[in-house]
Parts: sequence; C-alpha cells; structure tokens
Amino acid sequence: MQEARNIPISADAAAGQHRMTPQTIKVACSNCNLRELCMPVGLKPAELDRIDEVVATRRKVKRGGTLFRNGEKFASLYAIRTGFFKTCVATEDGRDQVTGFQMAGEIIGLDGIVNDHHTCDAVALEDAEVCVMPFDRIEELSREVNALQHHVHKIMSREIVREHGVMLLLGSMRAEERLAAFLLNLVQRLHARGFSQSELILRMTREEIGSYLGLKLETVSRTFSKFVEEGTVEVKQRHVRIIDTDALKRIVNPQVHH
Amino acid sequence: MQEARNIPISADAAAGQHRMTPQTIKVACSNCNLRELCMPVGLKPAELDRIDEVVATRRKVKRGGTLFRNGEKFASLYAIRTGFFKTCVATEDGRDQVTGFQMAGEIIGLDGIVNDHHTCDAVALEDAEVCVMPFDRIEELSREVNALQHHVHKIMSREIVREHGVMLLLGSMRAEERLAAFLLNLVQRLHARGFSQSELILRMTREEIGSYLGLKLETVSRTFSKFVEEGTVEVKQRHVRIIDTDALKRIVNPQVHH
DNA sequence: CGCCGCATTGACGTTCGTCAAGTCTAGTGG
DNA sequence: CCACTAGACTTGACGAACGTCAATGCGGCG
Repeated sequence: MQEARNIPISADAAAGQHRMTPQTIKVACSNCNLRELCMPVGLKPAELDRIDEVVATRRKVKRGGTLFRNGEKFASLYAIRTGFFKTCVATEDGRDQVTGFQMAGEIIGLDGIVNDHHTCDAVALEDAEVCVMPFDRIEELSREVNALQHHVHKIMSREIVREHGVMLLLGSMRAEERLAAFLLNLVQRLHARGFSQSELILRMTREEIGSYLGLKLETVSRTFSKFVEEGTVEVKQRHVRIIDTDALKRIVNPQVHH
Repeated sequence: MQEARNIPISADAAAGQHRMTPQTIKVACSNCNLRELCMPVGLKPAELDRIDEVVATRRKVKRGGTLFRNGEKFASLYAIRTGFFKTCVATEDGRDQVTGFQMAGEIIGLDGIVNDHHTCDAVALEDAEVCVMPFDRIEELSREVNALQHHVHKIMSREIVREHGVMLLLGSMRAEERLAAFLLNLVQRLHARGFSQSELILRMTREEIGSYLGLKLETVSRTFSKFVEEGTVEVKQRHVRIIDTDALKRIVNPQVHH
C-alpha cells in the first residue's frame, strides 16, 4: 500500500546539502531505485555513468509549491524522485485545466523546450524532490550517447501518445468512463512502482480530478458514490480501494459483456 | 484565398518519379517554399544542405488514403508538402477521436517513436504529398548538426503544447468557444502559409470537426448557424468567411467586453 | 474545541446529444 | 442536358447527462 512520505523537507536548502542517510550514499542514477522507470531505462552500465553527469542538482518542493510556472524561463527538465505533481494550463480569463499528474520516475518540463519558456505550472501535491537536468547538458550528452538520444525522443513521444489518450477521454467518454479510466491508469502506474494493485491514496482533490477529466467536482463525487453503490470500489475520502477491477475495465470498454 | 489543388496524383508511383515542372528542379529543402515553416526553420545554409540528406523519398497520398495506420511499424517522420491530413485514435469499441489536423509544413508521425509502432491513423483529407524522413537518419544527423537536434526537440515540444491547448478546449470550453477557437487557429495557420486571414475552405466534414472538438456533428452545424445569425461569419457549406474576428476572439476569451 | 477546507448530497437548470425529417450539392449516368 | 443518387449538411423536438447552487457532513489541525 501507498503510504505518506515524511522526509524532513527544506525546499531551499536542497542543492549541495548532505543527505542524512546513515551511509551518506551519493544519490546517482546508477544506484537510484527508480532507474528502471526513469531516465536511465535501457542504458548499459557505461552509459549509465554518463547520465549521472546530466543531473546537476536536486531540488525539493514543498506541498503546494511550484517547480516552475507559466512564463518562467525554461532551462531544465526534471525527473521526479519522490512526491506527486500536477501540471496545469490556464486561459486568460482564469479557467484552468489540469493537463496531467506526475509521480516518481516521470519527467516533467517538456513543454518549455519549444519557446524557451514554460507554458504551464507544475505544482507539488505533496512534498517532493526532483533531479534537475539542464537541457543543454541533455542535448550535449545525447549527441554522444545514442541510447540517451533515443530515450529522450521516446519520453517526448510517450507524452504525445499519453495526451492523445486524454483527448480521447475528454472528447468521447462519459463521466463514469472517464473516472474509471483515470483510476485504472493511476493504479497501474502505482503498481509499476511497487504499490498495491487495488488500493491507492489520491494525492489530489475532487476538483483537481474534475479539472483533469473535464468534469465538475460534484460530478466526480457523485460518480465515486455510484461506483461505491455498485460495489466496484470503496472510497473513504482520498483512500480508494478497488474491489472489482474488471468492472472498471468494462466501464471504460463496454463491448465485452463479461 | 485558399484554392483547390489539382496536381495530377498517382499515390504509388511517387518515389523516383520525375516531376513534370518545366525546369525539372530537384525539390530539396533548400529551395522548398515551405522552408520557413517546416523542418529547416532556423538552420544556416550549410546545415540546410545537410538536412536534404534526411529526406529519403516523397510519397503521394490520395484523398481518403492513409499515410500510416494504428499498429503499423514506425520508421519515418513525414513533412507535409501539399495537402491536408487528420490524425485519429480509436477505442477498442469503435469510437474514434480526431487528435489533430495537419497542413503543409507540419510534421506527422511523432506518436510512433515510443513503441516503434504508430498508435494513430493519418488520413489525407485531400490529395497530398509528403517528404519521407527515416527516423534513424534524423537521429544520426541530429548528432552532428546541433541546430537540427534542437529543432527536432522543439517540434516535439510544440506538439505537446498544442495538445495542452486541445485539452483545455475539451475540458473547459462550451461549444461556441470550441468552434471559435478552432476557426481562429485554422485561419491563423493558413495565414502563415500565405492564405487569407478571413476566408477559408474547410477540408473536413462537420463530423470530423465535431470529433476533434468533442461535439456531435449537429452541434457543430447549429453553432455555425448561430455564428451566422450573429453576423460573425458567413458559411456556405465548407466555405467560411470570417466577418468579425474580434467577435470570435471575444467568444473564446470572454473577459473583455469590447 | 472550534474552525476551515474538502467532500457529499439534493433540487433544479442548461447544454448538448439523440432521433428524425428534410435540404443542398456534387457526381453519375442516361 | 437533365434526372437521379449518395453523402453531407441543416433544422426541429425531445431527453439525458452534467453543471449550478445550496445545504450539510466530515476530518484534520491549530
């Protein structure tokens, strides 16, 4: 089961500060427990050492703090070490839209490349730590390490494909389908990180879920209640237990009747 | 004004076929009239010559034909020379969603990088011709030409940012706002290609517009009619003339009242 | 203990989807 | 040249899904 993190955090003192772990291990990609999910995926040991060079510093962000904001100068991509983020864009008249939720091992900041400025906000939904990877250093190194170059391309392509899926959801699914798809996606990603397949703690409010899914918070809440009535999930505030995964899958994909 | 193209097309005989222009000019990036919009943006003349190396062949696609399909092996990106495409994804139970419309100078196929297979269909909405750019060759060359490397990254980032905008549209706008934003976006891109700022011919059906905007075709039609009643646009089938651009902008962005 | 933000639930209204009829246009063949 | 057809588009009547507004409940934190 997913549990609350309680690392003592000081957002500003992150860079250069020694970690208080007993052995004071240097935290490098090569021994990071996210190396199977994060930037180094598929790299050979020798290449893995090179990738450590791109991680300049680490940075801590407190719950509610921003990693970057719309309009800020773009300089780096960020690999999430711990914590949970949302990214959101806004219209000029104030409406905003959550474009994604990101968790450990995922890369954030790709939106900034095209105009040298970020076009969305990245907000920590719980205390978080990220690896700062200056983008010019990534470009430099990916000219030398082919596997890194291809991996960067894959990360960007994956984000494009993910967004295609969100467009499909927003464009053609009903509330129940959207929420079911959302829960299945979350629990699948958490499972890949060693958490439960059936239990999760939502790190975001109903309003943020609604914004992501193109629904109002009341509709999200009602839809949760409906799932509970049907015995598909148990919900107690932000704690969700999935009772019947197949039922959720059937909601998303209603052609099979058993 | 935008006009119908009537190049004689033979979809299969494209590669290696001589063009019938009087001077039989070799069509290269360096003299392509799209070089200010397409792949070569911002490259120096010397680099421009190198980029010609990545264009392996050209390929013609007839109206209604597919450039690639969901599930096909990914090998190349495509730069659109002429014509108009849509890309769409589908759920397993048959619903599909148009994820974008692409016109001359735009790059298509980025979705295929992550899994080595395409995850959407690219369909020509009118007879079209594309430059085929094998992706391994792009990667090879962008290790040598820094400007190309960065440009590829920008193209992918631009697509991510574009999709953020679509998510905002699908997640938080009403029908009128969606259609107004759609028309403004189309006419702006056409204008960048030398067409009118106020007149355009839609290359897609009401149903395809609706799919892209998360609306049914009847709603698209009704919303067009509403714009006509209000004197904002004139619509005769697929021919659209924008009478009052500011009114459209006000619909999308309703905080200013004049 | 009391406050505050978040979540739930109900009643009601709006927007958009559904279904159906009818129109227009371009393309085809007599 | 005109009749015919098929596909695309328009329009209306109605209903369902979701949004809005408001009241209430719950839980965590100072």
